[in-house]
Amino acid sequence: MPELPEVETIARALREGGRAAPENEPDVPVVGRTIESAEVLWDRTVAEPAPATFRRRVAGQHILGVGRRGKYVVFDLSEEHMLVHLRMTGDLLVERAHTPYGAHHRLVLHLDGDLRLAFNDPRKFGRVWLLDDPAPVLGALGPEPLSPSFTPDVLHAMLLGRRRQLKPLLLDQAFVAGLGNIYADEALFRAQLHPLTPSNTLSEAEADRLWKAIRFVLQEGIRRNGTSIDWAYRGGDFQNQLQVYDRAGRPCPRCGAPIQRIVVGQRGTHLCVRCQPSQADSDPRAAGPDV
DNA sequence: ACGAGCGCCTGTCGGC
DNA sequence: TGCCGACAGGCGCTCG
Repeated sequence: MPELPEVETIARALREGGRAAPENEPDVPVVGRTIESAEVLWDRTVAEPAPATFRRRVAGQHILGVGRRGKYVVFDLSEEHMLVHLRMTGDLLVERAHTPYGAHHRLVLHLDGDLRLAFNDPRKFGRVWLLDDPAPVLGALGPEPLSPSFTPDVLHAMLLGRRRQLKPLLLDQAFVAGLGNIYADEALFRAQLHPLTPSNTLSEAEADRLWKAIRFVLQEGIRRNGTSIDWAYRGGDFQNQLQVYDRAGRPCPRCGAPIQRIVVGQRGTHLCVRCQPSQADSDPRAAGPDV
């Protein structure tokens, strides 16, 4: 489910309230509340420490703030930090006490004021850490793409320093933090770059287009509260702005050619082969043996 | 350094 | 209708 815009939307709602939610869910922030106790319903959800230790240590801590780094939700607690990675299907829900648990609740934090913070995750890929120092987990992440220090020149230098296909490189969280399959495809389309283009071949102008495209899709995704597809994530609106993702066979909004679906690095990848020509297409000398 | 393959899980959808 | 495979917003691991 969640990429940077969805995680940002969730973190803001937990911090400030205001996330669109079903009527029976309270629209209140969790910042300022106290964690009275914790229930671990699927042991592997808690990556660190052991579940029993997690329950004991988290109880009694106050929630001082909620932020985001890459695709992690970062809770600043009174004694340490709690990190949540939602992976494919995770979600964080504020609920009233005494309401029934969802079928996929994996971790429930009981808060003061008759509230709960529930981690719901059908596919059980999501993970939660309770750490004194979050650096061992967050330190491996690349730069925040929306930070002022992430400039077109910085991106160009980063691209030239690697020899990787653009799509897998954009999905590599150690390269840049927060892009996932949807926003990577949308960014490459808007930059008119083929997903298999070797990163070290990009011109300054191409890197500049990619930078603008990444910033645009992420900012627009946040502005529209994320992308809601299927049952997983709710309240977002960016799905109506998608140009290529999950649109195989439909006309390219730019040129009308049918959108193609290929597989790159085991991920479904959507592109317009006319608007995003590969090197082989633009340079006949690279098209293979000319027999 | 890079890419491919697989595992982790559950749910949905399309084809037969 | 039921079954079966393909697929899904992510990422860590091993292996060449």
